[in-house]
Amino acid sequence: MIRLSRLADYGIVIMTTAARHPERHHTAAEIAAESAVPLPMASKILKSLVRSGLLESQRGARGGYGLARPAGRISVADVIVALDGPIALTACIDDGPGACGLEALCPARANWQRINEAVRTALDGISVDDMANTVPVAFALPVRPRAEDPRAGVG
Amino acid sequence: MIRLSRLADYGIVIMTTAARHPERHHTAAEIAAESAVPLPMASKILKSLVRSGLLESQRGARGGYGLARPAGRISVADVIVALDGPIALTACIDDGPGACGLEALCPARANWQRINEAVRTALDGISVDDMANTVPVAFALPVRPRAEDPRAGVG
DNA sequence: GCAATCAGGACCGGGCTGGTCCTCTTTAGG
DNA sequence: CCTAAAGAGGACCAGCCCGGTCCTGATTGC
Repeated sequence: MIRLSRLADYGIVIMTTAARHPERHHTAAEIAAESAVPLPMASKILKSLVRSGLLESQRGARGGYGLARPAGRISVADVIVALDGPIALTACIDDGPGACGLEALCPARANWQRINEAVRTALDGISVDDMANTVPVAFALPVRPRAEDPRAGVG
Repeated sequence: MIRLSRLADYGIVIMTTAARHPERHHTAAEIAAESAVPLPMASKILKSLVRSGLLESQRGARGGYGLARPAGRISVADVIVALDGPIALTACIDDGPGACGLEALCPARANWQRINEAVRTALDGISVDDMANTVPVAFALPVRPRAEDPRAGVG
């Protein structure tokens, strides 16, 4: 189902949680409690997010976590990439040349690049801030179908 | 990495293979050979694709598979849905209400719906025919970033 | 110095995906 | 009719990756 890993899923929830309290210094325990993510898991994720520069941490007593930059400048894609690695639907894209074997004859490959790009763009167009604020109605879909698309509602 | 399942991946390759030979009656063995997908796997996938109406089959001696409708009218999303089930990045979307527990407090949920929609739209805007023909340069990306997006190249 | 936190791994169990195989049905053809 | 060629439909298995836990060490405030 093109499922997002649970890690990334939790990661987004955690980031949105943090985004609602822009003041620094929230301990892992606090964030875990508020986001309803089990503490050890949350802790693990928080550490990853720090390592990839989306969060900043304060060690030692009275330490905690906080956003490294404004929530509006952190995209959903950023979080996913931080926790799950590059956004690539197919192995032949992110594993680089030689991973597939079909490559030479596979006419689909070139197009997969665009599809990946499309998905990436979609996810990059939504910020953590957007997520935190349950944009109600006027939410602008970052994606538009091709106008000349011949298909009716197939799916 | 928002990885597509291998089933769906193979499925697309198989569909594009079939699309290049619109005449009916290609046996599973033929398709497998040409698409470089192991026969048992290909066979399994072909059966699934028939069941979901993307392919038609002829049983018995001299039987085989063929596209159920023109390749231009079968989207990549169709194939993915056929093999992997509904396109839903997060469990809280396709498992329906009650699957998550956070729902009530999770501000992200509403927005996930749109993100899913965005990805779905992107995948629905590309047909198997597009994939088969390695559209070279003028390929119209079915996705556009929001014009008012404040972010620079974060990812 | 002590206690509270974060950092960074090691480690493990279960579920799911990918893959194989077997048997049954259908159909063409001699 | 009988046989062979093909698809239909499942059962079944194994390896791997994900999700999850825990432990030990490094920092820092009090």
